Amino acid sequence: MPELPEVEVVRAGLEPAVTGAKILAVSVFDDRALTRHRGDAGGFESILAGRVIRGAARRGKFLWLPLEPPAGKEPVDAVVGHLGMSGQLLLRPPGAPAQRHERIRLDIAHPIHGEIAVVFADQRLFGSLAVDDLVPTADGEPGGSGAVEASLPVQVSHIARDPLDPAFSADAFRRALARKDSAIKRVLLDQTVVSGVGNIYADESLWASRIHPETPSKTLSTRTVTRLVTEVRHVLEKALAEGGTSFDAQYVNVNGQAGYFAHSLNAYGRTGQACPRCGRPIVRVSFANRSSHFCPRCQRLPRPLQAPPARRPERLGASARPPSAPA
DNA sequence: GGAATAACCTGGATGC
DNA sequence: TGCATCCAGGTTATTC
Repeated sequence: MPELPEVEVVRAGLEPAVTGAKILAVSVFDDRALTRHRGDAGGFESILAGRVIRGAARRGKFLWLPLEPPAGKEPVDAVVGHLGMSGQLLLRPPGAPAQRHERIRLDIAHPIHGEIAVVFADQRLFGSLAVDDLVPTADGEPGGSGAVEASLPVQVSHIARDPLDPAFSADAFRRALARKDSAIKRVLLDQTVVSGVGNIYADESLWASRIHPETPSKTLSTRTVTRLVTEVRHVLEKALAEGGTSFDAQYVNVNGQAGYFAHSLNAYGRTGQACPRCGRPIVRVSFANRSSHFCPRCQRLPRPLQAPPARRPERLGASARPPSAPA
């Protein structure tokens, strides 16, 4: 499922194909893919037709395509996309037959690459596209990866910077953790604290940092938080280098190819398998409406908190599988 | 105001 | 074989 590395792979794939391209036509096949758009499908289509795309930017799991303003000034709006759990943005030849679960198609003309179809397909409809206004960033830095201007869409403005963003502040992250009276896993998934980390990379980062997912974030020492930041970055960079995590066809790059990071997972989806570090079986517990995978030996709760075993004992078998078992 | 929880959604896997 | 149920999880609205 698309987290930061997967979205960055998509952004990097889109950037050369859409920058400078003119939108010739927009087709909305399912307006449920416009849940974040203020307005209807007809409005979405009419706003975009004839506009020129200025680039491709990303913050956390959101990506956006700033649009050239009619008067040639600073961009004031953008096409914003979120892939949700199963969304895909694909580059297809013009006139290509409809993709399965295709919801929206942008037909564009690039000055070098010619005509291309940008297809938004989404099986579960958690993702969406929208046209949104751009607002200045709070710190005056570029809005995110790939962004040139110090602006970002309104609906992305409440999202914190991600750990791979050059303007990410480890100190601000440390202060936020110290304020939160909540489990570190829950805080890592809070996009207003740090963006881009989802369930897979939260589990992997906590495993690498030897931190129990239910450790209260405000009890973590400065040294431990520094280690966590390092491991989060390392996990995200490694996943990015391997093209992201694909368990099945639910995440692919713009050319429809899967990533390989599923082969490098140490904790997520490895219930019952030996911890690569100590050999103890990885356990899975239900936590914060999600599944949490960790090593009970390497990742222990601080002493005062150690007590009852995992809330919901793991049922090996049906529920032990990840969405689709990694190969 | 902060934290926790439920709902949204689809399709594959599982159980009966 | 067919139907019902569970499960995956990012975001947001609602509740506590």
